[in-house]
Parts: sequence; C-alpha cells; structure tokens
Amino acid sequence: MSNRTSVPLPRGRPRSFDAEAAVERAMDVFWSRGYHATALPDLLRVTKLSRGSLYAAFGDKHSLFLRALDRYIADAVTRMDIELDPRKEPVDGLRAYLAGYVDRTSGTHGRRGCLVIATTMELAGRDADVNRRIASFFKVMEARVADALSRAKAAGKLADGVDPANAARILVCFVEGLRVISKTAPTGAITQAAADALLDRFIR
Amino acid sequence: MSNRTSVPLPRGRPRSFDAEAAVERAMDVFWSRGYHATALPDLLRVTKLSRGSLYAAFGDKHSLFLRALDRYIADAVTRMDIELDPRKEPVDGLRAYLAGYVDRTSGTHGRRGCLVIATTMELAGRDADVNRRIASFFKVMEARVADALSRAKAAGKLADGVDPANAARILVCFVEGLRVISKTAPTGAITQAAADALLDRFIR
DNA sequence: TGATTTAAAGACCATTTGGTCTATATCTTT
DNA sequence: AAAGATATAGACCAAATGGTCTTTAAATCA
Repeated sequence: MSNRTSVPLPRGRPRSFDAEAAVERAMDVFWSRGYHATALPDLLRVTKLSRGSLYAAFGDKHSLFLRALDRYIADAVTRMDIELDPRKEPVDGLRAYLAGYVDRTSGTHGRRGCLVIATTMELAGRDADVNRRIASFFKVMEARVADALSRAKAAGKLADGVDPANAARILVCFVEGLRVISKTAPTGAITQAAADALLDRFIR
Repeated sequence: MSNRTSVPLPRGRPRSFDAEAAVERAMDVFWSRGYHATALPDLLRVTKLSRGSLYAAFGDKHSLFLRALDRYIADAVTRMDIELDPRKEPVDGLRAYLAGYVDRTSGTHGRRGCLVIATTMELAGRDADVNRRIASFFKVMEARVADALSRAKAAGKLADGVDPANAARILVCFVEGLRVISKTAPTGAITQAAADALLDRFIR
C-alpha cells in the first residue's frame, strides 16, 4: 500500500519562511501600534516578506490581524491554564495569576499595553470577527478565575459571603483596568500592593 | 474713558457656528470610531463645517482631537466632583460613583466604550500631548476616590485594615476594567452585583 | 450703499493607504 | 539537466488620507 493514499510531495522551491513566526512578528507590531496605525510596510518589514508572499500566505491585512489576535489570545489562555491549574492550590494559583498581571503592567512591559484591550477599544464595536474572539476570551478568563475561586471556597479558603462568580468578575475587571492605567503610569510596587490588598479581601 | 481700552467690535459677517458645539460633535465621532478611524469627512459632516473653517478654527485634526479629549475629561471630572462631593456622605458618594459606571457600562452605553480608554490604548504610547492628559486624569480620579475613602475611614465606615490609597487604586482599576469588558458584554445586572460586592468588602 | 469680515464650497495637492501583478531568481525533485 | 514550484522585488493601481487655497455668497457695521 506504500504511499498510494499519501499526499504527493511538493515539488520545486519549498516555503522558505515560517508562517507562525511571521504571525508572531505581525502580532508584535499590531500590539505596539494598533490595527489602523500599522501599515503594510510595517508588516513587510517585521515579517521580512514581500507583498506578494504576505498576501499569498494570509489573504489580507485583516486576516493576518485575526491570526495575530488568535495567537495572542492562545498565549494568554495557555498562561492562565498553567497559573490556575486545578491540581495546584487555588489561592496560590490566584496569586500567580495576579502576579503575572503585576509583572506585565510594570515599567516597560506596562507601557506596551495589551493587544486584547487595544483591539477591544479600536475594533470590537465595528468588527464582528474581532468581537466574537474578544467576548469569548473574556468569558473564558472569567470562567477560569471563577473556577479557581470555587475550588478555594470548597476548601474553606474564602472569606464569608464571597460569591465566586462575583469575585471573578471583580478580579478580571481589576486586572484589565490595571493594564489600562499602567499604559501611562506603570508603577509596579503600588500595583502589587493593590493586588495583594484585593485578594486579601476575598480569602480567609 | 468710555471704550478706549475695549476691543473694537468685529465688522462684517459674524461667526455663525458655535465652536464648543463643534468640539462636542467631534468628540462624539472620535468616541465612536477612535482617532485613526475618524477621517476628515466624518468631522466635516458632524460639525457641519467646511474644510477651511475647520482648519481655521482648530488648526488640524490632532488639535481638534485634543480639544475633544479635554472636553471629555472635563465632563468626567465634573461628574466625579458631584458624585464624590465632600459635603456628602462619603460612602453614598462612592456608591453613586460606582452606579455611574454601572450605568455607563450597561447595554448601548456600554457598547459605546470610553474615549479615555480608547485613546490610552491607541495613542498614549506615542503621543506626549495625549499621554500627559490621560496620566493626569487617572491621577485625579484616583485622588478623588482616595479622598472619599479617607473621609469614610475617618467616620469609622471602613472595614478593618483597609488602606484608602490601595482601595482607591482597586476601585479605579475595577471601573476602568468594567468599561473594557463591557464593550463586548455590557451586562448591567451582573455588573451591579459585582460593584456592590466589591464595595461591601471595603465598608463596614 | 459700500466696506469689511466671515464661512461655505469645492478644486486641488502630495502622500499614503491596502491591494494586484509581472518578471526574475532560487530551490527541489525527477 | 530539465521541469516544476515558490519566493522576491518592485512596478503599478485606485482610492483615501490630511491639508491648502481660491472663489463666492452672506452678514454686519459705518
């Protein structure tokens, strides 16, 4: 039977560029400048692709942007899955989750901002593809945090009267708000103190 | 001495448009679409000005945008000064402040988003004029909230161990985060419950 | 009425935008 | 070596960008 059903090997010159790497570099520039402010030449520069290759590989600017956004979101979800891993102590996980945001909102990292928030504000209202992705991301995030809080509650680690769903929304809003105000004032130590103070109100 | 020092009366055709009203309409469109996505024709349409008049009155797109942003920020500060008026009960003030955000993040209002946050994400990193205004706005807001919390503490209304400065940062981050996630999911009731739950953790 | 000032209308401009296409060089397999 | 496949470079395009300028109509005061 050998290779009768296998896809024939491609002939000729092989792809010489790594599409995933190009998406990552495109993500970087969208992240730094936003969608509208990123022009084709910027994308060609960072991906080191010619116009023709870029359009052949990704279709158009908007599709490439969606790929970049998906990549950014996937990275964020992966991080959350590690920080809030159900096999860990839930409160430790929540501390790690908050610590990650403190780190990402401090100094230079903070000034860079967040591609999801920038995209939310710039495009979500008028771009259904974007809106879907962002809404689902925030939902996933809130669910993961609520889950960790539920586990903490079951272990008797939550303060009296704390509702996991409410607290999850509060924590998510807090970290997203952090990323906003840290664009202009990325003050790490103060942020850490605020994050600690907030979590301390919820745990016992 | 009559009118010796007075400015001579203007001759000829008087200004027939209200600059402040034009700024407000420009603010509306920047608010809905963002800076880059707002094109000159959009501004001409909503202000009902000709190109010449607009440039004569405001200089250029960027200057008009700064006027619009200043207007938006001034409105927000005015609102805060009413909600957090020192002559009111501080906790009532904080409730009013949060209620205002719940309202602005619900339904259609929520989908509209916030010009300050959109501008922060789109321009603050690369535009010093914008950065100054935004940084100062967030500082003012945090200070007003911290002030109300200090007054509440002095009146014995705060829970044990709550630091007004920390709590202020938490509340500001929470409301700004609310505005972000409400762009795609403006769920008013849930938001109100979260706001209540958060404030309840700080007051006695 | 006539002088003066203003705004509107829109022609005009250089530059930039996202996007297409062709010619050429390069690489791999047969 | 030949054939086939792919990437690059860059010319090219129409449309849109922010911005200037001139002409004309309108409104006011002297």
